[in-house]
Amino acid sequence: MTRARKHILDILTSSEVPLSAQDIEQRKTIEMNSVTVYRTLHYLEAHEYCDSFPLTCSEHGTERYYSAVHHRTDGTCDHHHWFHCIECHQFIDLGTCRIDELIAGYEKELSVSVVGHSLSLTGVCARCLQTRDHSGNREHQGPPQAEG
Amino acid sequence: MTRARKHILDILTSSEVPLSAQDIEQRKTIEMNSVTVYRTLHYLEAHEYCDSFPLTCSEHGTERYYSAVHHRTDGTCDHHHWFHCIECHQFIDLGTCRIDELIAGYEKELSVSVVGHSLSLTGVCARCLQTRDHSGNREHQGPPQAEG
DNA sequence: CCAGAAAATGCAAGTCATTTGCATTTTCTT
DNA sequence: AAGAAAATGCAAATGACTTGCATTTTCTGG
Ligand SMILES: [Mn+2]
Ligand SMILES: [Mn+2]
Ligand SMILES: [Zn+2]
Ligand SMILES: [Zn+2]
Repeated sequence: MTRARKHILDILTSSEVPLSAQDIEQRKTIEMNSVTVYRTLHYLEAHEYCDSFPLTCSEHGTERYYSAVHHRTDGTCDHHHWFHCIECHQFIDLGTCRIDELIAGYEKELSVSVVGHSLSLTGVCARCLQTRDHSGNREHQGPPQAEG
Repeated sequence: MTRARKHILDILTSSEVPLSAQDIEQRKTIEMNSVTVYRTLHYLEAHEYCDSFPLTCSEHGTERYYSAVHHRTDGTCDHHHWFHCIECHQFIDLGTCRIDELIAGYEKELSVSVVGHSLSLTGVCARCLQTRDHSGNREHQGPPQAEG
């Protein structure tokens, strides 16, 4: 693990939401070429330190988002899926993957071996829904404030 | 519906697998600029004639794939999800979406409104698994032949 | 600690799916 | 058929991501 790799893994680990290569460039606090960011993300993903999924949204286009992976004591990976709000562009954690059984079913039905999967939801978050109800559609909000 | 739009919708409707913009360019039989292909796909998706999802694979990189949507009598859309073989790069139909309930659960739990979702599986198809077993990894195969 | 090998990084340039601006053509409305 | 609106073609741009290659950092064994 080089300095750059440790640093990016730290950023991913301490983030509560998936980050794009660009998000990481903004958050990094050591000098690093953007090419290195991409290469580092490939490295981290290949070595199961993180996983990723592609997401398209109106504001950011199609980008790949990365999040650190938690290894359980039995060695398996605890990967999460995400909801993305199409109004405020925040991610909401959907928790640990709940489609393992569904996938096992497909494997059996179709005699295939599933190696990876990508699932993401898009829609309107609770906060944006509320804003909609109250005052007729305001503009984008800032990030939600942590509760006092 | 213009000629171009009808034509592309025909291509999508008669295809058994999702197609990328490039796939469509290859299959089209009338003159049409590739920009028009993209614009037409946007149109068709916005009007619910088709839906799409982004997929990354080693051979084709990240591309968006489109498939015609089947409208049920009650007006709802019967959308499918897909498995993509990382060896022969074929799609396999996973049938009608089976995660509606899961999504409804998330909506309730998180008080969000889910507007769209993307799910795709990757792995090795039955045919490629078999090829692996028999002879130690052959190279890519052609498309599967229709059974006799 | 040190030399050499291997791996990682920076920089510049390239790739490639997709988008955009604008002039022209086609389609729609009256 | 005339004018307006929408669709299309062409050329150029965009933007995420990749690649080649020279340089620097890290690793490994002595
Ligand atoms: Mn999952
Ligand atoms: Mn679905
Ligand atoms: Zn929101
Ligand atoms: Zn296969």
